[in-house]
Amino acid sequence: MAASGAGGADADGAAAEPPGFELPLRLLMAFRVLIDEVHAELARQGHPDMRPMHGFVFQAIGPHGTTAADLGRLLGVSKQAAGKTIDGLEQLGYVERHTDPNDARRKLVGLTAHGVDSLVKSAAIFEDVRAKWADRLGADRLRALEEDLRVMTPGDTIHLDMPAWFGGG
Amino acid sequence: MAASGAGGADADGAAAEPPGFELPLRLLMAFRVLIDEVHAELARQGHPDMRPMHGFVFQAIGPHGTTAADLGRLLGVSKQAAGKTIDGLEQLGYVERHTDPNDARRKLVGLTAHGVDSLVKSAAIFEDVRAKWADRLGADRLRALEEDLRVMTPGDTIHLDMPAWFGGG
DNA sequence: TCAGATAGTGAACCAGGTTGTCTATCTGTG
DNA sequence: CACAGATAGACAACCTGGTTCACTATCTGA
Repeated sequence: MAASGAGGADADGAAAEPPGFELPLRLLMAFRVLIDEVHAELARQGHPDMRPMHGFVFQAIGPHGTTAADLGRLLGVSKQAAGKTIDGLEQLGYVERHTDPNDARRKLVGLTAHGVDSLVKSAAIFEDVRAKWADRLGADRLRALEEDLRVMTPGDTIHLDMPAWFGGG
Repeated sequence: MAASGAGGADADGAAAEPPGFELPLRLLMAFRVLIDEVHAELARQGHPDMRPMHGFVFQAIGPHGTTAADLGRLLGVSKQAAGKTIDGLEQLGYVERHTDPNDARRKLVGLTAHGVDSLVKSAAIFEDVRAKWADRLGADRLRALEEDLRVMTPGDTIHLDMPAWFGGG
C-alpha cells in the first residue's frame, strides 16, 4: 500500500506518487479513516467486540433477518463463510437463528436486541461522522463527492468481495 | 457489507440505506472498482499472477529498494509478515534480495526487471483509469474529489493497516 | 413420485496475518 | 575498547477467515 511521499515532497525530487496512484490510495484511506472512527466510537458505546466490518454485515442481515446462503450471496462469499461469520456473531450475542417455519431447510438469522442496538448506534455514529465531513468540506462538496462516487460505482449490486482482491483465497 | 437497497428502492419503502452508511460503502466500492480494473488490465499485460495489492507493495519498495522491516513499517504490518510477502514476490520473480554491503544484518529488497515492468505498467493503467473517471465526471469534479479526499485523510503517513480492521489478527 | 435444486454443516486446506524466540550484526556510551 | 542494548532477519506455533469438497435434509416442478 502506500508510498513514502504520497502527500508531498520526496527526497528524490522525482514524482513519488503518480497522480493515478493517488486516487485509489486516498479512497482506501478515506474509507479506513471513516470506519476507524465509527469502530472506535462504537466500542465506546458498549460494543467493544464488534469488528469494523460487522456493521455492514448487520445491515446486510437487516431488520427482517436473512439466511446464511443469502447473506453469503450478498456479501460475495461462500455460504460456509457466511455461516462461520454468523456462528461468531451468534456467540457474541448479536444474532440468533430460528428455523424457518415455511422451509425446514432454512434457518432465519435475525438480530438480537443487542444486534439492533449496535446497528442503530452505528447508523447514528455514521451520521455524526458524515456531519463532521460536511463541516470540513462544506455540504455541497460532500454531496458532490457522494454523487460522484455513486456515478462511478455500480448502483445496485454491492458485492464487495473483499477477500478475492485482498488475497484471501 | 452492503445492503440490498443501497442504490435505490427497497421493497419496504423504509430508508434502507441511511445516508451515513452510503459514504463508506461507496468509498470502498469505488476503490474496488478502480483496483479491479487495473488488476484485470495488468493481468492482460503480462502480469497474471499479481495480486491487487501488489502494486502498492511495489510502490512501497520503490526504485531504490527497501528492507523487510522498513516495508513492514510502511505497510503497517509486522516485519515477519512483510518478509513473507517478499518471499512470495521473490518466488514470482518480482523482487530479489541482496545483502546490504554497509550493514550485514539488512537485506536490500529490490525490484527485478519484471517487477519494474509491472510497476511501470500499473502506473500507466492507473493513469488510464483516472482519465476515464475524468471523462465521466469532468476534470474539475475529479480534481475536487481528489482534493476532498486529501483533506479528509492524513497526509503523510500512509499506514493502511488493512488486516487490523478487516479482521486479520 | 421422484429427479434435481437448495440450505446448512463438517472437514481439510490455504493465505496472510500475529506473537514469541533466537542469532547475527550494528551502535552509542562508559 | 568493550560491551549493553537496539535492530534485522528468520523460524515456529498459532489465529482468523476465507476456500472447496462432500454429505444430509428438505423443498419443488415436471
